[in-house]
Amino acid sequence: MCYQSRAMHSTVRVASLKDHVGATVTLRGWLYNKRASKKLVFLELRDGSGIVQAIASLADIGEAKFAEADHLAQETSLSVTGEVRAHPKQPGVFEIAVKTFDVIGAVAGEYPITPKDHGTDFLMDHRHLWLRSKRQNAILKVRHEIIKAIRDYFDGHDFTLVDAPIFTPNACEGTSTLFETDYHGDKAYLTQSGQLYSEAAAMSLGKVYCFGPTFRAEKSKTRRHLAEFWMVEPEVAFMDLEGDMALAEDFLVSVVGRVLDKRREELKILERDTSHLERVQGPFPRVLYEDAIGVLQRAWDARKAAGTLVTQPDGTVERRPEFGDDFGADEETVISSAYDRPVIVHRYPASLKAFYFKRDPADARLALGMDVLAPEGYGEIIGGGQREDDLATLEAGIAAHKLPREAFEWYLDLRRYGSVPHAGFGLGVERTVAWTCGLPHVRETIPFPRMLNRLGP
RNA sequence: UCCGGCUUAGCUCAGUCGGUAGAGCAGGCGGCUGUUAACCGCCGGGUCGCUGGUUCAAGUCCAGCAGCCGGAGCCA
Repeated sequence: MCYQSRAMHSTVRVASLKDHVGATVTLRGWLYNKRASKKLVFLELRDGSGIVQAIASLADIGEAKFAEADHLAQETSLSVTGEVRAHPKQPGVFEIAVKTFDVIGAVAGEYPITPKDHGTDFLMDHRHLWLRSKRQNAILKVRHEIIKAIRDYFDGHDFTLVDAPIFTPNACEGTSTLFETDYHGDKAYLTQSGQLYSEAAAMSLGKVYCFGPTFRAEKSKTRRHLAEFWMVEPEVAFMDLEGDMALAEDFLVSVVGRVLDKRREELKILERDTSHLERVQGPFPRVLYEDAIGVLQRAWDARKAAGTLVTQPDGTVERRPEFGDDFGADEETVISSAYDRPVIVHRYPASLKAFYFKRDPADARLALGMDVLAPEGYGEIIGGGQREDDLATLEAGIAAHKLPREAFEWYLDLRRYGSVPHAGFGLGVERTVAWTCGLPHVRETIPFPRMLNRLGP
């Protein structure tokens, strides 16, 4: 599509320059960087699709235009017209020999973000401008590709998208701290999960997913936490835990494969070692929770023998892991680092899981839950399992968790009227983007992160 | 909430033994036909987070507070 007005030349984007070699074209974008000598100015122009070097020569554009080019400030928006030609030194790279240019929007004062280093807090304060950088541009594109791959996967496997509400009348699982809002005089909470609603929808459509923002008010300050994050939650009627794990595996292989297929260039900008991603192929190892505890116990035993157990400031020594313990970030890393691809841990103690998990018929201590742990220490990116489909057991679970029964009556209706076995999971988009891009922190994976100490910009 | 670290120019940082403030980048001016976070020269730029204390003297030592970062817990 062409948005041009007066120019006689076709207006193109940087990414398509290879199709216009020898032609005179017009590009519109922002000045990313500039290098100048007495008779040449090198203007690096970015337009979202890429960055191109435009060479303004004194001999070609005249003294007045040359002086103007020489004084252009970083991030000035420009329309540049010139001839497309091959870069004399870099094969496969194209540049523009400037014939003329016009300033669209000048820069008032100094642009805060220079080509040199900045600290994270400063950059986050200028997140609205930071998004223009090469690196953030690449992350946004990978995020987009992941979201599109997620939708394409489910849409291509007969799932129906069913949006869950953001305002909820109760704390769904009764575990997390939720954001409370005033809802016309009543208390309402921002959703922490669309799962219960997905279960209702699955009883209508069979295979559904919801995809939207979720909110957690916990005062978590780690590289894996956001107050607002996006989650996709498929839910499938007549599916059991084994089917759930198979779905999660096939789905993850598909999503990672798509990024490798479509976003090589962006992963290269991010300096991601893609060999880690190439190994994301089925089957993923499946590890029983109890066996994972065994692995942690052996690691503890080895550290004890080596005398490297951690002593807390209050004098207590690191305890030997045992059945019933949940996994922290360190434990997840120990388990996942034993494998070169995502690992599925399943059949957790029921005491660690929410009320809606189905008990393992073979072992009443266990819940039919599973987590997918990403490699390289990225931790849990998927959590899910088979849901309790028996009315009486679910009622007992709600009572045992001391949850307000009346708030779940609609949910219990799903078990009263033609209950079926069903299962699903939730995938955290930002953790998946962080892992795929090899980022140290989830804060760069979302355009405008909301964290414990950040609500703006 | 708990533990640890950091806070000096617009930005990123250095600042020794306590002795009165430095560099690079950014900005301005100048130089250079092919530069790649270009380079070279010159110029302007400071409430050393805040409050208090020790001292003849505090960016530097001590205490409290604030902000930020990392981790724990909880989770995706």
